[in-house]
Amino acid sequence: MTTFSLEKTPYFDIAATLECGQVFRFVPIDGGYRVCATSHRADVLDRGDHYDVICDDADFFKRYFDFDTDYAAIQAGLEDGGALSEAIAFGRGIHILRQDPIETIFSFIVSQNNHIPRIKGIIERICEALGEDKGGYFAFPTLEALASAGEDFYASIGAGYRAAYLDRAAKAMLVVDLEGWSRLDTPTLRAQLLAMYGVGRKVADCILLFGFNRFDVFPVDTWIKKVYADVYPDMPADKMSTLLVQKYGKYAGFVQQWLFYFKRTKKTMDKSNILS
DNA sequence: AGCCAGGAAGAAT
DNA sequence: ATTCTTCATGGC
Repeated sequence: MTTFSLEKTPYFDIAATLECGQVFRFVPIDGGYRVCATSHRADVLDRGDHYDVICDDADFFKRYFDFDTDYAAIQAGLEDGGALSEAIAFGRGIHILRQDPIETIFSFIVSQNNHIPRIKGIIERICEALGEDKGGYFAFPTLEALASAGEDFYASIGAGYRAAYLDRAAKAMLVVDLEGWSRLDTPTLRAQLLAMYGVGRKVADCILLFGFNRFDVFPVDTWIKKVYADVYPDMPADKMSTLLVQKYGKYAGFVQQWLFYFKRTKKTMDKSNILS
């Protein structure tokens, strides 16, 4: 076990970073959050002026939390004085995590047409059944374990109709050269992802954004459709995505994340905040 | 109780 | 090339 600290500024907030929908293997703990990623685990504790990260691999988590991106500069360049500025202000502390590609592929296949609480449960059960017991938590399973589990296993842990998608994706990824994939340009890499059974445009774009850190993407899901319902009425999701990438270019992925987090979180706040 | 969820595949048009 | 239907499951 080692401990390192993360700077606490308006441009990094652990709650916003974890709760914004990009990642599923985390739980709130007293004074912070417990996060699992691949075979590693970290406790991120709020110390007032900074965060302490207590973990098994400091180098892994220093990279994971992405302190190499200048979020302040990106946000400043995107301010529109309107709805986007409001969403940026709300999610100012979000960092786009540098997640493992395989874990991201599986997580977002699970995510399709599914609620976030249930997505978390399905991923957790996959780790418990197939992942290495690290003593207190389970690692995300190896590709070999995922590929030999079988479709019936994924159905048995409640994946529903996505069971076949997960089984076939695992077997397909066994023969993929991930290093080679990471060197492809975004449209070519998207085409590779779309060739997988169960991966459509939206899931592919989430994998590109969260697993390969490509920001020239704009995943369009049900919440983003609601955001743009009045601006682009009845527009198909794929077309909307392409349009928004053209609009926001290499920062499209950040914009998408701020808008998604704002729209999805504000709704729950409105429901619970009865007094106002 | 029913609606809906970070959609995608396959069929119909 | 576009729209329609179907697909399991459970949180709320």
